[in-house]
Amino acid sequence: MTKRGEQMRAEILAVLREADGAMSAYDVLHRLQASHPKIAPPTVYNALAALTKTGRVHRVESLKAYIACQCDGTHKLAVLSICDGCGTVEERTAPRLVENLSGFVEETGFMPQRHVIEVHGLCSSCSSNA
Amino acid sequence: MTKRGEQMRAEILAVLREADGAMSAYDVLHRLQASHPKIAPPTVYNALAALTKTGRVHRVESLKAYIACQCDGTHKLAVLSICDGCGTVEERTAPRLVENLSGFVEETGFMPQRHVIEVHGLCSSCSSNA
DNA sequence: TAGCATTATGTTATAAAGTAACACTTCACA
DNA sequence: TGTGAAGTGTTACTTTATAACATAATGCTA
Repeated sequence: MTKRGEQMRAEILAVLREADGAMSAYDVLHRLQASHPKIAPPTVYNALAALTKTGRVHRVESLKAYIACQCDGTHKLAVLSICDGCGTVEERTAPRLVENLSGFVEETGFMPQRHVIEVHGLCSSCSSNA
Repeated sequence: MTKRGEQMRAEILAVLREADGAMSAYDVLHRLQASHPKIAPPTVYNALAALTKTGRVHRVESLKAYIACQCDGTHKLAVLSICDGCGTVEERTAPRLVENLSGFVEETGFMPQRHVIEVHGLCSSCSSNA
């Protein structure tokens, strides 16, 4: 956790926050290469891993992409709505839903640790424009 | 939908059914190369895409891997429990849960079309052996 | 505060996952 | 049987991700 590392993480977080939708790790990489020409993939992946671990970034599994956390902290209870029209990703917390899901998988003796809940479809503006 | 194509899909489905856990597309590819030395990635990906479309196979997004459908037909309502210990993936249907999830995202005007619900953790035997 | 162990970070090189673009088959129907 | 639409396979390539090692920062001990 050196200054250098934290700075990189902050920059990546800023890039993700400015983005409209989710960005692939390589989108982030190319964006950063404008200011840091010599940056390499593992630097980005390391930073994304650290940011993900602390909940500041989420990986959108079904898009192989990343977004800045929009809910700040309660990231374990997040539901992602992914618009296949415009690519925006909305994050909302749903404690009750996640509880129900945990209860459901626990019925078979399973011990839940991490939830991936992603819904693909069309956001309100894309579905009304269709 | 020629005989050749259907045969390939059947073979891949059989390979996935024999597997203990999920297999990556390349696991499947290497497995098939034993009997079909000249097979290439797109053949596998094409077949997996067709099998996925008809619900006979699911992609496990958070593992970048594939499993044979264990529930047969009602695949749109599936919840996957993924054991990070032994790698097994259990599929169960949860219509109520998916309904609640749909209702939740619809609150913001979102039109859900595809649900990805994956829970990582430890299966009963791995958590008791821990 | 010098020396060293420990851990985090960065780099090179490469592996794994996925797909575009085009060629080839197959089948339906004239 | 010829023709074209649809599906399938192949070559070549892009995108995504990581192993393995080199380097740098931090903190502990004396």
